[in-house]
Amino acid sequence: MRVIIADCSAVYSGRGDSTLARGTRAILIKSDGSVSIHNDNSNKPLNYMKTASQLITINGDGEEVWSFDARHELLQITIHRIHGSFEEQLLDKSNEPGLKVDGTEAHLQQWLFDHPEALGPGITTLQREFQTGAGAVDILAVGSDGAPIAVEIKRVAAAGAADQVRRYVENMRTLDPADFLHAQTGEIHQLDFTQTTGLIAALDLRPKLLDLAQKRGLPTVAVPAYWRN
Amino acid sequence: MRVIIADCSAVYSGRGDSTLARGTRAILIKSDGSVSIHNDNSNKPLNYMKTASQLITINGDGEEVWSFDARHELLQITIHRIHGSFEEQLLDKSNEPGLKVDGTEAHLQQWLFDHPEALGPGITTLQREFQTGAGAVDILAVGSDGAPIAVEIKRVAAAGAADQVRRYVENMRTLDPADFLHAQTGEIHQLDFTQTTGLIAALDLRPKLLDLAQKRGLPTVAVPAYWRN
DNA sequence: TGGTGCATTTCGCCC
DNA sequence: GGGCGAAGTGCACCA
Repeated sequence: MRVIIADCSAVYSGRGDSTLARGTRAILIKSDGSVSIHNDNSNKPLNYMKTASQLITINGDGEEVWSFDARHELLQITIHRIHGSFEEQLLDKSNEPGLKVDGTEAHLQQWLFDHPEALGPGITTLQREFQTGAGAVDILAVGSDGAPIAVEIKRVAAAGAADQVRRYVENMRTLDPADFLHAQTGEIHQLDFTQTTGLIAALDLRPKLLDLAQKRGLPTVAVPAYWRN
Repeated sequence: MRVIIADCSAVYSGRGDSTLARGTRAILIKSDGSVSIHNDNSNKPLNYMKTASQLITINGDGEEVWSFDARHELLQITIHRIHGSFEEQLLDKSNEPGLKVDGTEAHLQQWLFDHPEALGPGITTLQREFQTGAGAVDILAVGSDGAPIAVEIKRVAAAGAADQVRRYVENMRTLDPADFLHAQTGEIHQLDFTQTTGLIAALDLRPKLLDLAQKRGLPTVAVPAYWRN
């Protein structure tokens, strides 16, 4: 990775357009060809571009212009003055063990699948990522009455989650009845999809979601912060 | 900003949990207290934390442990070996002119408001960010028949956009009739909100959105890439 | 390779 | 300061 501290300005054109006025910043150029311009604030770069080819030219003022070119995108950095520059060998990609993350939605999904009692009394979980024509439902479950439940899981459930589960429920209600073998218990559940209802389980249920859920008669479950035990 | 090239490992605990195995990486510590660990690939850091206080301790192996502590979050970086370190003064926050971005959804919204013909024949735009009880509609318009239209604008319209506009339309249909003064023409539009329909305008209409829109009879408008002229 | 949806999302605007 | 929705979103998974 190369780090250049420079008084620079930048112009980007591609998915959008942006201009960055002159100032001293840190330019990171990684070995995969990605570039980013950082100021001294926050973790997000001001400008950036993924993998790109670099071309250096000289402008009318005798300054270097670094052009990073990728398909349909162009980032041009004008270098007014370089204050410092250094290159260091980092761990190469093939040896990077990567970041292991826990507590994601996928983990929460697995945990709720294994602890159906957390979703409500009498609920049995049948399948994760149940495919409907309108997208995959996080968990397909059945209530004590045997009716299918589309369970939407979120770490943070905003208004859109209520729309999402409604879309799945609407689609599932058009499905033909089906027998469903529960992998663990060996029981066969006869699913009448016309009776499908929805359920939202989340660590954080936002106010607008709760409002919408109430209006639509959509039950919600607040999973406690200490869910993983 | 301080840049440290070090053989390091890291543990994060907070909104989620993560572990980063040992390897040589670049650690960025900015003057606002934000930290990020970069490898030689992509612009996104492996680990990161916003503003935090730093504390240095020594572990059982005699290695430095840098702890970055913020409310409900902790990032601990174990430094196995430092290969390089340097500190450079960057443009301070008060002088940072910031990044000027063009071509955002807000710009597209303004442009469509000013060019209602791009939304369809006979459409008149009345107000931006029209507030409903279910959120703000990007543009309130009326069709040639005088019926209100909730226009949802996206740069990229995915399935959720169809849900969003449906939510707004449902809410608007419960509103009382109202007279609406058009600021430019001075005309008064008598709006019967029970007749509200939806419309999606986007630069990129994703397949699943088009599918949903078709099923729901929701019209879509593909704004050409050269919209700004 | 493109489509879909999550993210330790982050960030900015508005209330 | 919290709520809400966009982002030049990025990214990983899956078809």
